[in-house]
Amino acid sequence: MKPDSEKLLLLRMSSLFGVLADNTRLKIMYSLLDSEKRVGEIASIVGMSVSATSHQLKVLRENRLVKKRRQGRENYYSLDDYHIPALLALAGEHCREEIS
Amino acid sequence: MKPDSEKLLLLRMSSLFGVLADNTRLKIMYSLLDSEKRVGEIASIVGMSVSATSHQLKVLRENRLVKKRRQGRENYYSLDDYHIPALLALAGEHCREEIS
DNA sequence: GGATTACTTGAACATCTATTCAAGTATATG
DNA sequence: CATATACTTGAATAGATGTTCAAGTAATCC
Repeated sequence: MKPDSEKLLLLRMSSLFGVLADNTRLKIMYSLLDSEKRVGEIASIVGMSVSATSHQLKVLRENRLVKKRRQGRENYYSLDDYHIPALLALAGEHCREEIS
Repeated sequence: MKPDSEKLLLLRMSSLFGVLADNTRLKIMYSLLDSEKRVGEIASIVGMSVSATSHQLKVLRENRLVKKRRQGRENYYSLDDYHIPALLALAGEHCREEIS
C-alpha cells in the first residue's frame, strides 16, 4: 500500500473507532442489532432525550453506520454495515474476558 | 446476561474504542504488529515527541493493549492482546472499502 | 388551515483529551 | 561520583465532543 493511503486509512480507522467510542451510540447500535426502530423508541431504550438521540443518530449516519427510512412523519433507523456487528462482537468478547 | 453487567460491558467497550480512536495510538499499535520496539523507535516511527509517545503508551498500557519490558535503561513495548490485531484488521477492511 | 406529532438543527456550555514543556527518575558509562 | 541516556510524569493549554435548550421543519389529523 502507498504510504499516503496508509495514512488516510489510519485516519479513517481512528475516526470509525471514535464514533464507536461513546456509550450512547453503542447502545443505539445494540438496539438496532435485531430490528429497525423509530427515533422515539431508540431514545427511550437508551434513556436519552429525543434531541440527544437524534444528534447521535446523525453522527452515526454521517459515518455510514446506520441508515434511515422515512415513513409518514416517522424515521426508521437501521444498521448500515455488515462489518459492524462483527466488530461489536469482537470488542464485546475482549471486554467480557476483562470483566470475568 | 444481567442488565447491570451489560451496562458495564458497554461502558468498557466504549472506552476500548476510545483508546483506539486516536491516530497516534493506532500508529503505535501498527508499529508493534510485527515486533516489540523501544520508546524512541516508536516515537520516530509515529513522528511524535518521545514525551507524547510515552503518554500514549501509558494510556495503551493502562488499558492492557500493550505491555512493557525493561532492559537496562530501555523499555521495550509490545502488543498485549490477541483480539486487537483482529479488531484492527476488521476495522481496516471496513475503511478500505470506503476509500476505494 | 390550525394544531399536533415526530423529529432535526444550531448555539451554548461543560467536560474530556492530546500535545507540549519543564522537571523528575533510573540505569549505564567514563 | 558526575554526566549522559532513555525514558516518565505533572501541569498547562488548546481543541474536540456530548448534552441541553430553544427554535425550526415536515407530515398528519380534525
